[in-house]
Amino acid sequence: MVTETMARAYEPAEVEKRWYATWMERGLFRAEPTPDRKPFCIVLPPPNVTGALHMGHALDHTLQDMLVRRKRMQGFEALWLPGTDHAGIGTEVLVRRQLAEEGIDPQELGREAFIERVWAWKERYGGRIVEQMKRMGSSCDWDRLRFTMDEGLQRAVRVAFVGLYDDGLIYRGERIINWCPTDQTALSDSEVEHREVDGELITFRYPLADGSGHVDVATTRIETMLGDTGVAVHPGDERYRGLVGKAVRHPFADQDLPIVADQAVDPSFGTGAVKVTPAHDSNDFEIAERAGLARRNILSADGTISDEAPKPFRGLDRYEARKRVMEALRELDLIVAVERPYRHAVGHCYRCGSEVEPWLSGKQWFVAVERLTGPAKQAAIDGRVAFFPERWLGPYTTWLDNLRDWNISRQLWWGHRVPVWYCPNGHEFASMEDPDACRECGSADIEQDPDVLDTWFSSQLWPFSTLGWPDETEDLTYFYPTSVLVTGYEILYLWVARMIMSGLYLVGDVPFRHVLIHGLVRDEQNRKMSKSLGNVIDPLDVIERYGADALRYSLARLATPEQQNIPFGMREAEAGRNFANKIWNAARLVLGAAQIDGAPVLPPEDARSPVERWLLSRHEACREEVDRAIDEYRFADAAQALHRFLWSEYCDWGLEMEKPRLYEGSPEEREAAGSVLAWVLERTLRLLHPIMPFLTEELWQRFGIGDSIMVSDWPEPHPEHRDADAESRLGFAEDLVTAVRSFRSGHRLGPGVALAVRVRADGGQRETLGALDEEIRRLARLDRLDVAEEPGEAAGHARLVVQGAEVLIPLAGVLDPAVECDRLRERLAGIAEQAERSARKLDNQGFLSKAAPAVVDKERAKLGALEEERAVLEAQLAELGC
RNA sequence: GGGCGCGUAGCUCAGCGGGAGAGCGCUCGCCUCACACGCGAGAGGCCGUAGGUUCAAAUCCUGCCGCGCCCACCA
Repeated sequence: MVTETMARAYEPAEVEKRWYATWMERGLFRAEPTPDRKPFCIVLPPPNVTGALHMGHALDHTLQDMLVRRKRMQGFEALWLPGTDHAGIGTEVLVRRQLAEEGIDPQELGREAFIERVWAWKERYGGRIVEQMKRMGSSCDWDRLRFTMDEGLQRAVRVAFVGLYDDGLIYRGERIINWCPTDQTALSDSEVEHREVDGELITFRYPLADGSGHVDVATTRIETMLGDTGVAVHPGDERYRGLVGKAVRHPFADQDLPIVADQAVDPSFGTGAVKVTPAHDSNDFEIAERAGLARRNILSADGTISDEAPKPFRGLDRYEARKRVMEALRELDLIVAVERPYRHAVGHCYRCGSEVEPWLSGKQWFVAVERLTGPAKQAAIDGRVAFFPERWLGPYTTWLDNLRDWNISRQLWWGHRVPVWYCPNGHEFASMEDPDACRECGSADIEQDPDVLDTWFSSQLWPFSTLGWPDETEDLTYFYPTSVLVTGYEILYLWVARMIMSGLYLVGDVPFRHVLIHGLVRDEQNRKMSKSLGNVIDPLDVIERYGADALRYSLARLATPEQQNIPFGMREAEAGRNFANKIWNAARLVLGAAQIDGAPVLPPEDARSPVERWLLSRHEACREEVDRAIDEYRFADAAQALHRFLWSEYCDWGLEMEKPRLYEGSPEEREAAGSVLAWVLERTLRLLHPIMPFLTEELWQRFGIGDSIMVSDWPEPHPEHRDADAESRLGFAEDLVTAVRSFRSGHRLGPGVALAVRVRADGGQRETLGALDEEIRRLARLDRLDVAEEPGEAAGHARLVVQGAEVLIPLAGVLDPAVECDRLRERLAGIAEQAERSARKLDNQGFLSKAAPAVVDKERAKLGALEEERAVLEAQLAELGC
């Protein structure tokens, strides 16, 4: 029999390798449009090609695979479409760093050679994360693996760009953008992280040009005063009424700065006068536009002071300039006040963490968003896209409402190049194909825009570009809109919102029906996992130590919907490993004891023991809960339901109570017990498969039912198995066993000490005890279990009350009366407290008249039971005389 | 400055109107014929705080305190 080969402990490594290879070979991950089946589709949020798998991915994969595997079993044509992202800045920076180590200057290397280097890098390291994702057990259709820079996506990007350009939704403009001096590129607003820092607010003085006085202004970036071209006040501000139209004198430049009036100035802040630095502040830029002030760009791309600034400061690093400007102003006695520390938010690059400069960088490309945000908002309000948890809807719509035009040009080499060409005659045009000549004048002397597009410009097309868009492919028609997008909240705006906008505009429908937003994986102490903290857990380490199923189970178990943090430690994975082993051993028992030959068939109802009926009932309850939980994306509840059922119910009570029938019963009893245990186990394996695919496949194979549990049917409902009678009988048996065990433990009686028990019980209970005599005696370790309608002689016995039944255990010399007295007194104290509370409630007229009758009845019954137990225990206490 | 989430057992979290729960950790006893990656029994909680609604509040409402997050062009 197969079970002879089953090891004492589950060993995941070999099983995982073998089954993943088999699934791939058999093409079980593949999905194709199939008209008579309903589609289910998830696109994988593409990780950075050169990245490595981290716990965040592990969580993503666990949840997505759970959804896909279940839908596949439910008969959907389930497609999980994987891919990777070229991650513009991130990858470019890596390759530049590598070149620097080799002493190569990218400029000398040239653009084309550089890009070749990146592709080489991608070929070399790009596949690694895919191999790592496979270790998770993810059932992606790898034949469809896509890359945001592959040919199809290149075309999708071109079509999207040209379409938006022709519709006037993409334009080129000059305005303040976010500039990262380290990566030397522009960033979109979403790529800037605002962090609170302790800076200083410096108030300094501009003397009036005519010498008649002065104006005080404040700033946190004193070096920007080098680029000031004016001073602004609120038009209604009395204090400055006479000054508008005059000018102040710049202390370091031979220049007068006009004083202008502008609504944007808040007269209640600081002195009410604002220095205007048009090239380094978007607000000031607009004021300058309105007032016709000059722009002076005092910063170079690398963050040093440019030649437009007064001479003494040129070439200085921006932080050095900050100090020097401060010193210079102080020498001139122009510093009025310094507030320090001054806490305020400063933008940082989301890639490298450098402080971002608002900067006038020359012309940049923008997506005009006003025609895109409305439909995207409406789709979410209508529920065409639904967020889980729903509370993300609010932040999403607010974000859309406040969205400004999206800067999509990046001064990088790695990425989708802006498909716009210029000719010497001043013509500009966007083109799907690389053109040979100017579309307007035919000049062959054309040049392509040097910039590349924001990585997120291609990412936003992901749900449809991967399905063949812009072509109306069968895939697109069948799988689009996709079913659910699973991701962390950190890219809700960066990515999710943009997919919705572009999907609606370009394809005409939402990209996905559901957006499932989960928390971020943290360490055990709920800290962010980071290399500098040294608390990073590598999913591959977890897989090697405990197995992929253990990792998946532990993540699923932790993934509660409302949480924004998911604290993970090796302990969690260890618990998963233990669970896997528990199931392995339960299967070892069942497969060894039952005659397994194909799909288990349940015995007729009248051949089922109370334990078997109870097991079927509990199993059905578990199935219901798992279904409901996964449908509502409550992964933790699904995992917990399976754990509770398998461990506490199936193993601890079910298997233990079935052993007498299974091992010592008549052939019919053995057959019935084996069949029920096998039937329930086999179905539970299927319910568990989405969470723990490898273990369940390995065990399920031993039933010899079909090719793979992956493509077996999802367990169908059996509401007729719910059995209140069996549940109440087993509830009584469990309570009785537990009471005796507890008594034994309290008296320090080892398992070897024989106990004989007499129970006075009502009719139903007597029937249960009769039917489960052997089972109860086995679990409670009793040699005798006598059952009677009348208590008989109670003297000399310890008394336990279990659901109204009186349990008598002879004290005869074995037991320490002092211990018994302690036990009784403790219990009586508990009873007294509960009874008092209960009596008080029942004395309350309001309770009796207003509470639901069922609640009142329940309270009465409770009090009655407590009083009965009290009487029994008090009698024993009196008898013992303590 | 706006918005959101969270404060329940030592830790991480479920519960969200009528008997305080789980996993891990801890204590005690067990190598009981699937499993010591195990079995059994326990200890441990004025459910952040003050008020309100209700016959009844961990659960609903309000204030406060404490954490955390997101958004924001107040110099």
